[in-house]
Amino acid sequence: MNTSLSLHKIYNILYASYGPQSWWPADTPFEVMFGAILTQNTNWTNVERAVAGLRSVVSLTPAGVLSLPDAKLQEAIRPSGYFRQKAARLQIFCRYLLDKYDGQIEYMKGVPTRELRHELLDLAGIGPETADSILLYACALPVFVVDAYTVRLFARLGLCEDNAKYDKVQALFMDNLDPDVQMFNEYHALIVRHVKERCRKREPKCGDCKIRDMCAFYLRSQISDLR
DNA sequence: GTCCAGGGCCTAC
DNA sequence: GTAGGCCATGGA
Repeated sequence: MNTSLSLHKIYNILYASYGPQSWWPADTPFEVMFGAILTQNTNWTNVERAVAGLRSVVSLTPAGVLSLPDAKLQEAIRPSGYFRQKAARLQIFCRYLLDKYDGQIEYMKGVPTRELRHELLDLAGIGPETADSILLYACALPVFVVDAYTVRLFARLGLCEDNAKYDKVQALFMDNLDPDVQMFNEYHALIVRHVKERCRKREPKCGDCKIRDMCAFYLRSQISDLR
């Protein structure tokens, strides 16, 4: 089968179905970065509460976050869950931004993407998805973001294993698509939109369930003629 | 009451 | 190298 053609076709179907998603939902690159940490394994609604809580006590900048005592920071982001861990992760990340780049995102973008990604992954609490979300949505670098939704959908489409590793799934996209920041941005957001609305975690047993149809059978039927 | 959410880290085997 | 436990809140 032609993987590249299938990936393009799926993107076109999702885009035609949902339209542009205008991600990341944040006002500034710093807010994107903080949100990327706060959203780890957490419902986005709770992340919004945490961001609002943080904004209510301090400016959403590295210096602002670091100006808060531990307890105040934890309390501000409490609704996002894992608040002790995430407070520490935010502090480590903000300290890195200030020490290494003087808090200037433009300076970060001068570093080769691969090198920058390794730097982020070396920080405690920044794994591949969080790092790539920061690179794509805050730094506008052409890095494809993979998450649990991506694996759920593309495993059901037969394009990856259901227990596929992060780097392997990312390579599926980056080896078969042009490095287009805007398209990578929309593609990931569209996957999240589609899976949230259509793909339950546990697939229904019945073969004619509409949710399952939209999740896998429908998309599969749309691309079958291309394989 | 149970499941789930835009992960990551640590430990045990 | 990988399965399992842990971190925590809030909505469906």
